[in-house]
Amino acid sequence: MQHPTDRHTLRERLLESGLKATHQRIVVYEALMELQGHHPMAEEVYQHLKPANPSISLGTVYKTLDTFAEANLIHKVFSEEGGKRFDANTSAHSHIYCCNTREIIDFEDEELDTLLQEFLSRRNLHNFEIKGFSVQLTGKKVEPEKQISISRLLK
Amino acid sequence: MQHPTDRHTLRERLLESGLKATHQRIVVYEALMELQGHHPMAEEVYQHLKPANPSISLGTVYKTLDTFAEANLIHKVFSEEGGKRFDANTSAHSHIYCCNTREIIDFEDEELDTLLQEFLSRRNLHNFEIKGFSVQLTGKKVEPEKQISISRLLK
DNA sequence: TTTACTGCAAAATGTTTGCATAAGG
DNA sequence: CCTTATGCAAACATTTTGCAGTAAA
Repeated sequence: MQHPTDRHTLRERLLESGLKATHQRIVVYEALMELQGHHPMAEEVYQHLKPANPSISLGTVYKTLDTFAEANLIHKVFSEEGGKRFDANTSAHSHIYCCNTREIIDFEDEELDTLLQEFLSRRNLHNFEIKGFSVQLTGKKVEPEKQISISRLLK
Repeated sequence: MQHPTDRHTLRERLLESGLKATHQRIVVYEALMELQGHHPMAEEVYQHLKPANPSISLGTVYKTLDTFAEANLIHKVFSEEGGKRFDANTSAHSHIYCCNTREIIDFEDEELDTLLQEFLSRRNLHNFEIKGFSVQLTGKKVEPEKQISISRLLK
């Protein structure tokens, strides 16, 4: 399921989910896409879209992010830090948490996904219906540069 | 590394970590052990130990939990919910998050640990020194009972 | 025209801080 | 004794709530 990249498609996606396609929702979603890989909290989304949309309120951003996560249009991100973070990338992927810089870095690896898929089908849990999984790696960047690409993380 | 279960051993463990073995630290740690599997936040730890220790302040519980996590005596738990949760169980294990009840349930599985260990040694990351890993499963309990044992989760 | 959504401001929740006092090594 | 930790209260940060007004279907 590819996520919408233009307003028309996004409108349709919202309506499919039974949500009204308001201007606020459009720009919150767009901000999330522009912040891909940042796993932002509500405040960061708000700061990002405020210059172009000064009339939108922070409360609406909070509500919109909850609504989107509820509708599975975005995902909540697991965090050690105690804030609510969100991710427009809803495809199966894992995260590396850098305990120095406190960044959450995407870690996309097909082999890992397959490995876990197979493990979960083998070790079938009853009493529990698994909706998704994600591996949380914790560690430290060896070279603490500010910007680091995912591909450079892989050997 | 077995975690301390008596006050004498715990005292030693604290001193080894360069921490003073205060009464407050002892009882915070004991509360965490008694709350094993609950992945409590500071407030829950405080409520648990307050009846027997009415003079301890919530602020001290916050500071103590941070100090313990810093010293690796306990671990921070990854959460979708946005609070800081802690775990006295520092052995490698994973968690299942129930998006109905919002519980975080321990999932201990040697095969899974081995699988991931092997994957991580194979897929050696440069630029990153991995300190630990944990699989976050997300799902729903099929039978939403209040108490559920880990063994009953396994087929 | 009906229902769902927004903005605002207040309240609730969760966490950190600063500093005088107390306790551990 | 000297250092580190505690208790308290205030500040801060984050998130939720209620409701009157607004906009989407």
